[in-house]
Amino acid sequence: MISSLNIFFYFFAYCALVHGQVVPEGGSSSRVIVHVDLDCFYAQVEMISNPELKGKPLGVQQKYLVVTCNYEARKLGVKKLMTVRDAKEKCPQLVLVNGEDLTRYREMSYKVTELLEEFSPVVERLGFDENFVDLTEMVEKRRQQLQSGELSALTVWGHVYNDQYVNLHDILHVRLLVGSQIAAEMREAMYNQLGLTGCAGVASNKLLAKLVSGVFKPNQQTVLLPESSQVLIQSLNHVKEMPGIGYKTTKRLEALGIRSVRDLQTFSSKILEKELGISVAQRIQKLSFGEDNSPVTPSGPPQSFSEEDSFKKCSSEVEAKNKIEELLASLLNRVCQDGRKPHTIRLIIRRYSPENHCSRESRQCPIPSHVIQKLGTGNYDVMTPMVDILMKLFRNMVNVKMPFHLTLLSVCLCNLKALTTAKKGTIDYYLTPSLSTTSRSGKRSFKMKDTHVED
DNA sequence: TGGGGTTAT
DNA sequence: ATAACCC
Repeated sequence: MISSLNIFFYFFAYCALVHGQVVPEGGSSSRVIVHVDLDCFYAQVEMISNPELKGKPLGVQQKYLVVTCNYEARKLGVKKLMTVRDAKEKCPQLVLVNGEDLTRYREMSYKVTELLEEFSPVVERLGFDENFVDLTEMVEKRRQQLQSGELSALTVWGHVYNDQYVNLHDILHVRLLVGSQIAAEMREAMYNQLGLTGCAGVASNKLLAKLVSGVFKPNQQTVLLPESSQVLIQSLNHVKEMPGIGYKTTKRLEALGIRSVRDLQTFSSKILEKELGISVAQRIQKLSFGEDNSPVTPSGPPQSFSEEDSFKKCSSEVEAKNKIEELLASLLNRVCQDGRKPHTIRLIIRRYSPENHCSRESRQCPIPSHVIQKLGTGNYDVMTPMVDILMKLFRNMVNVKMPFHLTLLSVCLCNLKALTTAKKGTIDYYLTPSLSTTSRSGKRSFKMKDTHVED
C-alpha cells in the first residue's frame, strides 16, 4: 500500500526528473536560457524542398496573404502578412509558393526541437519556428570542467548586447558565455544536420533571451549580460512589443495612458491591478522591468491536432460537411502516425461579420470508446461515425433552417492519451500524466463542459 | 489577415 | 466554452 506521503515524494521526484531544472548549487537561482529563432522558417523549408528557389525573392502564400518571405524578398520591400496584391506591386519578380499545407513545416519544426532536446531535454516550443532551452545545468557542468587556463581563454560566441565589457571574474558573465558557446553549437548542428539557419539569444530568463535573440538578424546570435538588461527593455518603442502583452492588453494600457515600457514601470501597481486584475497586472509590470520567472516548460508531444480552412463563404450544410470530411481525413492520418488516441473532438466555426472577424465558436464532445479503439487499426471506417458526430456539433451551433454565412471551419482532436499498460494502484499509474488527475502544469485539471450528442 | 498552437478563467 | 496569449 502506498501512503499519500509516498505519493507526494514520488510526485516531486518525478517533477525534478522530468523538468530537469535543478537550481545551480551555491544558493544562486540565476538561470541561463537560450531562445532559438529560425530565419523565415517556411521560406527556408521551401528552398530546401526546391533548391531552384534559392537566390530568388520568395514568398509563402496562404489564401491572399504572403505569410512569410525570404531575405531576398525582404530587401525588395516585401513584409510578413502583406497581401499578395501589395507584395506583387512592391516586387513583381516575387516567386510565390502555396503554404496552406503545414505538413512539411510541422515535420521540420519537430526535427529542430528534437535536435535541441539532445543538448538538454528542457525544450519549450513557441509556434513552429522558436524554441527555448534551459541551459542552466549544462552550463554548470561545463563551467566546473573548465581548467584555470581555459577560463582565462574563454571567449564569447557571437555578439555581446550593448558591446558590454565581459568580466571573467564575474560568475554570471562566465555562465552566459558558456551559454553562448552552447548556442553556437546548437546553430551549427541545425545547419549541418537540417540545413537550417537561425538566430539565438542567451540571457537569464525567457523574456530577455527572446528579446535579445532578435537584435542581430539573420543567422546571428547575441548574449545579454545582466548589466545591460535595462538598456534592452528600454529599447522597445512601445509596450505592445513586449512578449506577453498582446492586442487586448495593449488597448487597455493605452486607455490608461501607458505607451512606453517606462510608463508601465512607473504606473501605480494598485490602479493597474484594479484595471487588469491582479494576475495580469503583476505579471506584465514585472515584464516591464525585464523580470520573468516563468520556467522553460518542456513541450513534449503536442496536446492537440487541428486542421482548419478559411474561405469567403460557406452557407449550406452539404458544403460544410464536405469541408469537414477533408479536415478530418487529414487529422486521422496525423493522429494515426502519432500513436496516441484522442478522447475529445471539437468543431470550430467563424461566422461572417463585417467587424469582429476574430471571434470563433466551438462545440466539443467525447469520442465514443468504440471509435477510439478503431482509430489506429487499418481500414475500419472511422470516418463515418466521426463525421456524424461533427455534423451534430455543427447543427448544435448553426441553425441550418436559417440562412448562415461561415468563413472558417476547423476540427480539433485533443485530450490525447497514450496507450499504456499502467495499472491503477501502481507507481506508473500516478506517474502517467494522462491517467492521474494531475496535469502537466502540476495543477488540477477541471471538467470542461461537453455538448451531448445523441445517437 | 493564415493555419496553426498554448494556458487561464 | 471562451478569451487571452504566441508564432
